[in-house]
Amino acid sequence: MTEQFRKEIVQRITRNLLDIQTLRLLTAEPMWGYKIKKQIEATTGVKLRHGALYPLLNALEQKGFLKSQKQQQGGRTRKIYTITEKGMEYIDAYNSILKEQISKQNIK
Amino acid sequence: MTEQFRKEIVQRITRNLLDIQTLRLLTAEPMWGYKIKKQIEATTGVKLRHGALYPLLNALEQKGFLKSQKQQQGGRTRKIYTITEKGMEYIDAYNSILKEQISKQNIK
DNA sequence: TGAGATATGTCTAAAAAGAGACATATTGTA
DNA sequence: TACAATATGTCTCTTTTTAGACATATCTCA
Repeated sequence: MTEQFRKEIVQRITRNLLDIQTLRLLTAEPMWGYKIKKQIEATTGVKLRHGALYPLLNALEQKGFLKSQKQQQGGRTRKIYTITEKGMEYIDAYNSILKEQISKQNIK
Repeated sequence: MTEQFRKEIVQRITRNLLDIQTLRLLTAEPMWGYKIKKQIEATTGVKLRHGALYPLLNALEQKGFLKSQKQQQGGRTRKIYTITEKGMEYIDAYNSILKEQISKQNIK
């Protein structure tokens, strides 16, 4: 019965936390959009539209959470994203507030 | 600096998890809409529009996560909501999938 | 050479979510 | 008695999000 909800819930969590997940991934190492997409798809099992991801990356950069630099590899261009100090503060804030909110309710 | 993000993040979490929070509240005891509203506002500190909550309660009932019964108290009518077995399965599924997704990334 | 994967980007139409008003009635308190 | 709080409900306009196409180019492997 729980399995009935599974797909729906995983999709929901992935959507709600896409920016957070992206920032988290980038705390491990700088990465380009396509790799971020593949990584998230691999860990969550949810297909991610690149038409959603690229605009998100732009938005995160505009907010100052990410910075990017273009990398040439032969004729292939990659836009490498690095998380900023502000970006790290955001995920830290998100994590602690989430924990705080959850502990106010009593969840096992 | 973290404080800068606080309001935005709390609001975001409250919105994303409004249905889950509502279901959780109702695992403690049956409750009517207005009380749910006040409880959530008290624990989160975020104002909740009743124009958002009442339609949500209807939707949760239609999905079979809640059932309701009207209670008369003098001239005052309250619609008491009780969580169903299916509703409990949903929050259990949500909780375990969230934990699972979080542990796939490595978060302290 | 052709197909599939890698790589990035935009745009539009449709769907969903949001704010906030309109609407009404009771209860408690100053 | 008047005001604030309790209580429930709908509706519309606006904003945001989403799906999915349009667009282009390279790289790898059969």
